[in-house]
Amino acid sequence: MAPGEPVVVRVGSRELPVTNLEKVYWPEDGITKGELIGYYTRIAPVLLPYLKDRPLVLTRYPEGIHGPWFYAKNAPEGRPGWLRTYTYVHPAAGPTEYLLADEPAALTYIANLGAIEIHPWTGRIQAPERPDFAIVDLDPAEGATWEDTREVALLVRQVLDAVGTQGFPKWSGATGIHIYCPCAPDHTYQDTAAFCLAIGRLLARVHPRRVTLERQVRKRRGKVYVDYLQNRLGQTITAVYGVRPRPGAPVSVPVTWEEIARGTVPFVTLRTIWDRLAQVGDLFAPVLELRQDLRRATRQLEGV
DNA sequence: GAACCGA
DNA sequence: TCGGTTCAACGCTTC
DNA sequence: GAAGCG
Ligand SMILES: [Mn+2]
Ligand SMILES: [Mn+2]
Repeated sequence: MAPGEPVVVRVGSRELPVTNLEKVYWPEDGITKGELIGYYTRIAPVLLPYLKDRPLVLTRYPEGIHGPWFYAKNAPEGRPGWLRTYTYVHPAAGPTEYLLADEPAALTYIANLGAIEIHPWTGRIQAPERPDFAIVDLDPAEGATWEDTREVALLVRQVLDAVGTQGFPKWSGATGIHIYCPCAPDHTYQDTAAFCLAIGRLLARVHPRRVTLERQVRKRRGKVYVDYLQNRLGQTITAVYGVRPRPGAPVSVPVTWEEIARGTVPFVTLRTIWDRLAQVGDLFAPVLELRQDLRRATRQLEGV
């Protein structure tokens, strides 16, 4: 194929052009844009349920992981007519027309844009201001290790257990862990943020050397930051089964609490995910089913 | 990566 | 026909 | 009020 020459592919009932399939996006690993497109197209049956009806924010790396990148919120002009979008009017910033993904070809299209990361909203278009889950976002600060992060995740789990709430952890694909706590449909971002803040406050009080809520980066040294502010409209956490623009082409995957406890969280990549899925299946399935009362749990946490 | 705009 | 430009943006916190 | 933060 001549470089830059578009190739028309058929995905399901759609036909769309893809470009620069041989372009190397991960030079350390020899992973090409074509492999990225193949990944997102093939993972669609597993990934799409987690994206359905959720406005998407993309991070695009048209020259690979070491090149310049940018966020993309608005759907590109000139896209295929069958792609669905959703316009949300932000109070301050005005309207944004977001991409939606409801079929495999939509993911093929998105990957062809050079989008490595996909960040879905936690709310759906039917009720954009009602998140379906709280996400406890654990960000290890400089000087904090993976062991520290694991340890704090297990502390979060203890707290969740104490208030009868289930959380489902995933490896971020980089250094952190995201713990998804599904909630009932009447919850607001206020509710989910308050829930994560209550967990963070409790842990920072009991384990001040390990856990911090400090917003200033340089004051977090050696600790794990509980980033409760991710639980707001428009904030972005990389999708489950989404690829990261880092060496190895890691994928953010669900993990078990046991793997976190034993220190056996696997480094899963766009190439190794298929074995992982064959072994453990989709560990995140309950995230879309469970409806928990996080307001009650928050009151319980604040009462401690 | 691709559309848009002005030269 | 080309090259340059654009591609997000908000509420909360601390100073 | 401005800057830092994700
Ligand atoms: Mn994080
Ligand atoms: Mn974060």
